[in-house]
Amino acid sequence: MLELAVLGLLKERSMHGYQLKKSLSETLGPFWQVSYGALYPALKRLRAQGAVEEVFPKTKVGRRRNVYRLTEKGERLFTELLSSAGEREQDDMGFRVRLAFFRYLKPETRIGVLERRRAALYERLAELKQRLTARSDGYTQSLMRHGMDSTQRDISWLEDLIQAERREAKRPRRARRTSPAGTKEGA
Amino acid sequence: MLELAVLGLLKERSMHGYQLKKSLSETLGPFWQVSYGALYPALKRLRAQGAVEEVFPKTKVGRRRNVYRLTEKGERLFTELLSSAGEREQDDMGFRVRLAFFRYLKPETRIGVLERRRAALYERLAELKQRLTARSDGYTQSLMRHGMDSTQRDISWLEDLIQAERREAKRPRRARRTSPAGTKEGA
DNA sequence: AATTTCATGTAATTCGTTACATGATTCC
DNA sequence: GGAATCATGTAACGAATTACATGAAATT
Repeated sequence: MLELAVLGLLKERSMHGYQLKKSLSETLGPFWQVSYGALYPALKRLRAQGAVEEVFPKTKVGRRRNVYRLTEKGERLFTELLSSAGEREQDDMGFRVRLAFFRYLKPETRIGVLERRRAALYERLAELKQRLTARSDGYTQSLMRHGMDSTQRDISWLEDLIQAERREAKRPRRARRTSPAGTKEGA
Repeated sequence: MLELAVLGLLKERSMHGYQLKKSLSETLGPFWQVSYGALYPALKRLRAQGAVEEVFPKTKVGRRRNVYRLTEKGERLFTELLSSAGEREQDDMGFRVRLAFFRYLKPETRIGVLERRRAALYERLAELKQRLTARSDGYTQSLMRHGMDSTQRDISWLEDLIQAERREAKRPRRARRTSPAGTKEGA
């Protein structure tokens, strides 16, 4: 998961660890805060795998920094992680992270991911419905009811995303205008 | 967290590990699935702490089972975990687990827990609002918007719970009728 | 008799956190 | 010159997962 996020950010532009942590919390907001104790070892692992490589600055300037760039291999790993991510579709955080880098996926693949996620949420909904009828106290009941509400809303949201994706897929695809992307703030 | 849940279930009735796992998924539904590799060591730890103790059946019958009962010490530990739980109020799962055992808390304490949770969600909301205005692509924007929606709904739900708690606190408290509790299915 | 379900556990591995350690650079 | 912040890393620890290992009782 962390590796996916790191690769995704590096795809946009090369960065060093400290910067990655900032970008990470900017992109994922309150959903996910990473610590350096997780980040630096992850970078190390990725470098060992050959998914990222160090960039050496021509002019040694300012602070010490280890800037990393995504390699070819890293690109492949990224796409693989992004489209499947181990099929753990019940993982809420995992889905959010993947969505944050969705623009890098092929539209057809996107729809697949969204539909699998939707299926997982339907399962959850059924499970919650069961628990609701089971004997339980008022708090647990409220928990399940609220859980059902939330899940239903998540599903509706997904439906919207899927619909948007389908429209996008059908439309003759000139100049893909999904987002302003990362051209701002040059390294 | 696991320990809290185990203690909470054992408070209702003594059980063995296998049974605990079932009760756990019945109580928390799809929110939390525990594995034996987590459960058995947890029971071991709790026994070592003296929070639970083994119950020896008078008549050795049927399968081999290690049935555990909550001790005095376990009761205290449970209440402590339940009311504070490390003040990690951003932990969604943690809050759900605590709510599942809310009936064991004193009403005044309940309100405190709910209000701290609400405060944490307001923080999250503010954070999400920031991320929304920040430069980001359509998917991330959608993620943040949906996150705000969900968080706002969680807050409303909490408000309801708090209101209900306040009403309950005010009312002259005869025969507390919160739930049918655990008298069913005698061991 | 064979299979399923009940039941308990351990070992290897993964993945993360907190706390610590270190030092350079920039800002005041 | 001193404080803040930038920047990188390691070590100890914690908590969970998966896979493995084992075996008894119940079901078919």
